[in-house]
Amino acid sequence: MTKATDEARQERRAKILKAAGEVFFESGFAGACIDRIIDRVGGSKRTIYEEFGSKEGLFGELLKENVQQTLHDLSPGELGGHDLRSTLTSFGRRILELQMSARGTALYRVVVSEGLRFPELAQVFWDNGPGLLRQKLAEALEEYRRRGELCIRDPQTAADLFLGMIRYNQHLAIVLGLRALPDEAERERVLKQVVDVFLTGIAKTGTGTA
Amino acid sequence: MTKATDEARQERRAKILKAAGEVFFESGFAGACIDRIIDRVGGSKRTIYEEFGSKEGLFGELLKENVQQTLHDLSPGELGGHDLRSTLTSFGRRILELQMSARGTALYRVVVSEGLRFPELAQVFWDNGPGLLRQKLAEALEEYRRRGELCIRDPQTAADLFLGMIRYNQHLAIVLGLRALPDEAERERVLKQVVDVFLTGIAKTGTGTA
DNA sequence: GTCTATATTGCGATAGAC
DNA sequence: GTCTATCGCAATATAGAC
Repeated sequence: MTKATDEARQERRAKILKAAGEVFFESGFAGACIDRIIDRVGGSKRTIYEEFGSKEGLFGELLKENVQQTLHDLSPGELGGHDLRSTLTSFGRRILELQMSARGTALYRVVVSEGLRFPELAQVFWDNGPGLLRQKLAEALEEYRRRGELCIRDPQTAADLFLGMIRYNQHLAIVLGLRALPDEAERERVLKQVVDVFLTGIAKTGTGTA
Repeated sequence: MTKATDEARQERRAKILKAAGEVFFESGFAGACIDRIIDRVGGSKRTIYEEFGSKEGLFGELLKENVQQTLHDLSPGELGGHDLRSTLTSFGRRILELQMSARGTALYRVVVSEGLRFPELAQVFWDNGPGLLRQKLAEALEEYRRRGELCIRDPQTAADLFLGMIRYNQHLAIVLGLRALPDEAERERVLKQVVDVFLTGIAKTGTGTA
């Protein structure tokens, strides 16, 4: 395959995946249909089957790309470079931004919807997303504990509680379409509350806290 | 309509809804099919259309009944009858039990999946479920605050954080089918942690806490 | 039973890269 | 000119609402 044609093919592929994203994320796997994707992107259905093999194949590729792309943004990075408060704050901020974005909520909906039917995708999503964050945060907390900057019993559960608070109860209302996404001011307000509660309730730092 | 026929009709209706629940909860709205419901319950498709009008109608009735029935179990009851710790504990316990049950997670999946397509159902679910709990808990916290047993800034956000921790991060793993439901011991362990964190981190009770 | 929607395939035509 | 990806369109088959 030559360079130019390969480039065109990648472009075509990207366009198809973009349109597929709109349709699948809006209607779910069973509710989506190839024709509606073709309506948006133009061209021939045949191309989709050449490239992706089947509806399932297309859906799978779509989710993999989306998970990787979306979650790349919140790779845990260098957790633990600074003091605990600022680490938790910047970590929590990135999670909130992504989780409370249109893309994040759409991805959440579709993964929850189809997770049981596509177990490998659920696993990929978890391993690169919530599961990874959970693990990295627990490790970071463990590190702070080792350094004596944090008195804590169970870093893993502490991480779970932090992540639970970050998601807080409004996430569901947003996912259900019952309220709008929070603006930056609201996110920052919640973020501060969560960090405060974590620092006074879970962590008992050696220095004066909260 | 005579009493006997009406009774039989209700019975038939209940059987249909039960079978519909199994199919819809397993496959989602678009993925479910009326024939598979008939396979389970027997009889004629005609009956379903007489009683529920359409696939959407059946789905709507199913969700309404399920939400009401499921969430009736965790009506907030008399929040605030006792001291704050025991109130939070029994409240949290009921939420955990339901949320981490097979029925609770199945309902969660399907409501998240179809919430955007059926906004009234999402609203019914929210108003009788998470939204109601959120409101009742906030009111209860406000009451404790008025009585001087609790020093707190914003009861609503405090309630959100409590509910967020209760759901904690493992709820998603369960919903995705990546881990089993927690047994009673694990639920109690998490419950205690959550209440502890809430009491030391959010609430600063007048009496000795935690 | 009827009728529509939809996944999937077949195949000749076309346009552009080499 | 040849090759190849894509296209356009038709055809098949199955499922599923009603």
